[in-house]
Amino acid sequence: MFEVEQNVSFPALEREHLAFWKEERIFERSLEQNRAGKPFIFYEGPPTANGQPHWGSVFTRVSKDVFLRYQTMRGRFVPRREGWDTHGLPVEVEVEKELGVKGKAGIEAYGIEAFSRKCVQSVWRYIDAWHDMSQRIGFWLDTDGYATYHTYYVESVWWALKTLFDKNLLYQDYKSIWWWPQGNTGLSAGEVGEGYRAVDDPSVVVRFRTGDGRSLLAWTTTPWTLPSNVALAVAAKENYAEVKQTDGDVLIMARALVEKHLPEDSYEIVREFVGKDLEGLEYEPLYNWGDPGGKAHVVGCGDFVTLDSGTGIVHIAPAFGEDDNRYGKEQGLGFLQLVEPDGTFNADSEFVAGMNFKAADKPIMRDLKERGLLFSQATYRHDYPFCPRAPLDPLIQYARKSWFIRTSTEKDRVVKNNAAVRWQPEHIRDGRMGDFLRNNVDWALSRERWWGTPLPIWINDETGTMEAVSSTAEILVRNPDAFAAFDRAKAADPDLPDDLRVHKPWIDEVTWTRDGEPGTYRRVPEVIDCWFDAGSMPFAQWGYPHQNRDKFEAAFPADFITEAIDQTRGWWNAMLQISTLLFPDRAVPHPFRSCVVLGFITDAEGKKQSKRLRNYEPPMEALEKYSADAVRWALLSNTAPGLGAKFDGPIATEAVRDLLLKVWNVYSFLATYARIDGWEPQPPPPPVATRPTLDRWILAELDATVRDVHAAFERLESNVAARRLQALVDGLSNWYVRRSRDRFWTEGDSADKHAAFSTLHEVLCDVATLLAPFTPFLAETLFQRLGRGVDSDGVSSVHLLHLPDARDELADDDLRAAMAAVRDLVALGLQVRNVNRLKVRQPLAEAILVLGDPSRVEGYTDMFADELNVKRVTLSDEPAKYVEYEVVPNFRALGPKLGKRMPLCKKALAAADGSKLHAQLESTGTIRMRLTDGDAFELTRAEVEIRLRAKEGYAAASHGDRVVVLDTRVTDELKREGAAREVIHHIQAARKKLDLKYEARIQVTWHTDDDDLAQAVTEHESHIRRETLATTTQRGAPNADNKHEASIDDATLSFSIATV
RNA sequence: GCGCGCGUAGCUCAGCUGGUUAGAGCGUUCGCCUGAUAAGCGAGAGGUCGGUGGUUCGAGUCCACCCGUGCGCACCA
Repeated sequence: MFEVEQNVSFPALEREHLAFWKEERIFERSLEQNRAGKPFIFYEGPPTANGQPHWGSVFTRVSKDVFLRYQTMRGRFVPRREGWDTHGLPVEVEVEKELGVKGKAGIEAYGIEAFSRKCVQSVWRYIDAWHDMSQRIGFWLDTDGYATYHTYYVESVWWALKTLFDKNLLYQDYKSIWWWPQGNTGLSAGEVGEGYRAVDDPSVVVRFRTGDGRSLLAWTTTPWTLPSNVALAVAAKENYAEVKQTDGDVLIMARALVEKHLPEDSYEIVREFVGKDLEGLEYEPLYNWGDPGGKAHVVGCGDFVTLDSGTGIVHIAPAFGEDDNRYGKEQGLGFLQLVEPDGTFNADSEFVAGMNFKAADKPIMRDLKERGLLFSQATYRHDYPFCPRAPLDPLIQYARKSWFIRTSTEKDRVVKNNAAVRWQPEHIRDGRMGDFLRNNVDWALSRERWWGTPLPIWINDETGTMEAVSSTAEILVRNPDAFAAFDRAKAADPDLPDDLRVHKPWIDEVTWTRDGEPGTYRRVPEVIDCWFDAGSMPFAQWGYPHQNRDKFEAAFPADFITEAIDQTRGWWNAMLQISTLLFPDRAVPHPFRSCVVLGFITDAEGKKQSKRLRNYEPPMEALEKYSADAVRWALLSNTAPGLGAKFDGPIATEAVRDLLLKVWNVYSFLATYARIDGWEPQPPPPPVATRPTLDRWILAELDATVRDVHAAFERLESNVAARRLQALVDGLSNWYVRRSRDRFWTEGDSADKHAAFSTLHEVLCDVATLLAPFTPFLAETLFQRLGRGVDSDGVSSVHLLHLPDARDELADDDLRAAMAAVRDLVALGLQVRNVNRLKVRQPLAEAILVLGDPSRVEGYTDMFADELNVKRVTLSDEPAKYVEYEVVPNFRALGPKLGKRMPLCKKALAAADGSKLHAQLESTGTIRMRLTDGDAFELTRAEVEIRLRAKEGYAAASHGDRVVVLDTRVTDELKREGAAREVIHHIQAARKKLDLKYEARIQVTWHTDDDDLAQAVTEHESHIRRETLATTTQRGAPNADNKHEASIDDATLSFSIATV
């Protein structure tokens, strides 16, 4: 107990605690002891484990930890399982890089089974790094978690998909989706959103000749889609014009856009008409590389055509753009797709055959130019999506048969569900999240890839009948030998992971037939968007509903989650969509009730941290350098929900100084004197009511803090709680300990000393407990050394404690207010000394207080006198001598009463003599006055505010209704006393320099040539001895070996110290 | 382009339902204190509360528009 090391190293202490927690299973115990408590359900958003954890991961995990620890210490049972997102593009892309293979052909050549096995391995590669980081920051998490590729998880996801399929919410359609040609797959809106970037694209206006000397002008930024054009669309009700150019050409375009495309005076308008009139007009295709096989090369009307840009005539290629595709279906147009899924032009495409779509822009433009079909060309800068996993690959809109979830028709219910969630900050609910959900389009679910949850739909290859399955068991019912191929492979190679049974390529071997039905059921080739995996986590982590139904029910919905705001379109969206669709009958909100939204961590300049720029310190290094608690405190106390945080070294250093060292110093003070005194806590502590004011004050502050901390957590504002604790620690260190110092070093036993020790001990114990969710390591250090509470197994950890509750017997708001007033007066007094160059060591005869409300500081004048080093404190009985009064309206009280006449009142009060008004108020209790508009007024005490200001000529300072006046006359007697204090100060400094023990006795030999100083020392000899623990003070020649010199005022004192 | 957030001291941020002298920490200058102190304390300097207009007796706070910044959305063919 009460160990104090000379140079405390927080990182070193932290490592000790990590070992202790592990050894004694403190995390597990903290769970076990609350097993009967009310559960607090938390979902861990599964991170993708295929990269090193970064500062964002640290921030998220710390934020989770503080809430979970808090709830645990409130007695809630808070299980927290980790989980890993293991499927999908991120993993595949990583493996592709590793293997050096690219594209569909590359992966197929490498072998799907081998590829899948690589993916499994890759997923676990960084897990150690994540565990190390989590452990080092003190994030407690049950590592016996889930991974999305495990069979039970996949089967759970299958169940979800089958449920949607059976509800007709999962469908296949030929639609335009965002397609990644190099990756051979489509992407969901969420993924696409990640990859937008500003790029320069060609912007061309092309002539479509009608064969009668006229040309329709159409604009596009994707020239490579022009060969696949099958129609042009116009706005039915807008005006169009035929324009004859001076060179004889006749062009058709929207009337309103003519000026934009043609120079003034270079044309004349021949004819005007509405778009509808163009309907049915046929034109010559630019190329004849394929047969659209249907209605084609004709003008139609489309309601999506606007005159915001281009020419008012829109080029339609149903094989690509989403509008184009829908329009093609509506109009019964033909279809021409000259670009293959891999992004290259097909063999029929003459001079661009085999060329990548993007590379074909230029040759096509050149060709059109040569043939006189290129009306104009420019560069167009706009945002365009690229593959988020391969930033050089532009995506294209590409018509493809894909699987969708019908989320758009269920939009209202999802929005309603979301509206019931408690978001912190609140604006996310109707802002970011709400907007995202309201703009929701059907979820493009399928991926034509390999490593993902296989879409569990089998189609009869003759009849086309579809069946969805929800488990391998269901498959085995249909065909007991369904997995024969896998089983043989497993027998041949026992290392084959069992989970590959439900993955490609093995799942594709699964087929069945049905009696009396021709054909074989074969699985569709697609896997699904891995966000669906993540969003299924609330039930799939348990393998629900195939197993663990009870566990699922017990842990649904979550009480609390927290992630960074980028999860709006990611995890939060997926969870809300899936849960709403799957569990329509459950009470909203689900699957989570509250969510704390985090911002991003930036560097010191506020720039986004990026691996490439290396503009941040690696987290693990920072944790070792500053300590995990410092990093945690810096992150937790500086960030409001929803906002980002800047993080750099100095901020962590500040946290060490502001909190860790401050708390540590208080502890070290207590420990030092407890050891000297042999004091030990003896429960129960003395009754609060019997303790001195200062003790009751800090206990009242403690209690107020407890209340505020709980209230802040109630509002999900951990940062507010952190700041409140900071304030308590300040008060403890800068006022309580400072003011109590001598109580700890008086000799012998006294009730006061015992109260001081008990109180400081008690407060530190509670501070340690309250800090435990924020700085678990420091809290543990304090707790252990303060020697409190040992559980039945002899294990003692702050993390097994309950947080203190508010205690009415401690609360004392009057005392808190009084002490605040005293501290304010002290600050004023110090200000007076400061301005008048009177250092605090110099005693002064008197301080005179003039107070608007003297009752408040009654009984505290001794404290004030001591702190200010004055002999006497007087409450002035003739304030008029020292101060002038100013009476100003209390706007809050008078505003509603006076309304428009408020300024008149203000003016009248300012014009009147404040001292007279004050006198009137004192004698009659009201102020009567006349406003400039002639109305008489009566103001009560509560309706005005009285301010005091010291008159000229006094050493005084004022604030509000308080004035402190100091008697600045330093008599010879006072001066000698001050000198004696100087002497004490210098002897103490020497003691410290000599590194003497606090309780060591000394003998002092001193000398000075100055008579006044000598008199001062002699006069105050006994005081000097007492303060410096000197047994003797002797005038004489100081020992030359250990001679100290001090200049006091204009004199010099030399002295030597000998230990006894 | 549309939407959301943010914009308060050199830096990082507080400022509740509008109430009149706008706060804290860091930094800086001066001073002080030290028997917990490689610490701490006080004071000074430093602010058109992004801008303009409006509502109101009163606006950092409410409204409108604008500017800057971050993010989100996305068929700009």
